Amino acid sequence: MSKESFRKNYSYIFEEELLQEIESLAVYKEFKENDIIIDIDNYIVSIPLVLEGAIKILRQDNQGNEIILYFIERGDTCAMTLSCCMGQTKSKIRAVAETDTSLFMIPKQKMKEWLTKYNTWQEFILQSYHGRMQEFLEALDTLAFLNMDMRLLKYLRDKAMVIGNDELTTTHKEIAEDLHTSRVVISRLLKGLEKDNKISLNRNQIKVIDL
DNA sequence: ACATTAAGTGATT
DNA sequence: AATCACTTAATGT
Repeated sequence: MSKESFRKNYSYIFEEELLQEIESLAVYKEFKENDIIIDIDNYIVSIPLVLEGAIKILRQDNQGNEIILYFIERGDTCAMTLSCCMGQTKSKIRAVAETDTSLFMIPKQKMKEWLTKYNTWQEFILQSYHGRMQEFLEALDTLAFLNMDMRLLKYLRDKAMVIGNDELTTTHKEIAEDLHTSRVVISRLLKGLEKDNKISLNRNQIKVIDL
């Protein structure tokens, strides 16, 4: 089962030789929704390749406040983990399974080796960094200009995308915690979006109509 | 019927 | 945008 979904998501990215090497070395793992995959201060010994499902990456400050950085989905890896891997440091982020998730863990020595050995691997890692860098810049913009409505829109879009469903089962409180704002603010912004017919609201459920 | 939790709203800073 | 105080609505026991 793990092998098939790996092939399905990665066979167009990597060459045959690398695919086989990953299959022989990677450790297969499964997580249930809301399981913590990597926590703050965990030592990073391997990096994940997402096979099925989606993961939410959170940043936590010294006071224990959390804020969402980004989602990763199948066919992707986590740039922050790569970064920790290269620097031999403890994890600066928490990774939580957004849906039931399965993944391959690649030992970090291999991940370094492959950078020179396989062109497609290097390309993959660089692409991942590139994509995330773009997102960080966007995130910085919205934070700098305090555009909570923009951040919320992006959050809803991303969430609907990673779970592959436009009916989100969540509460305003949860969203507020992810975006590090208050529940009241989220409720008001969501109400506004509902008025513009972009979403419809029910208890514990938000349906995305047009974002 | 009652308690609990989610969501809506006006007023204030 | 955040916070407070309060109301209303939905859901569980």
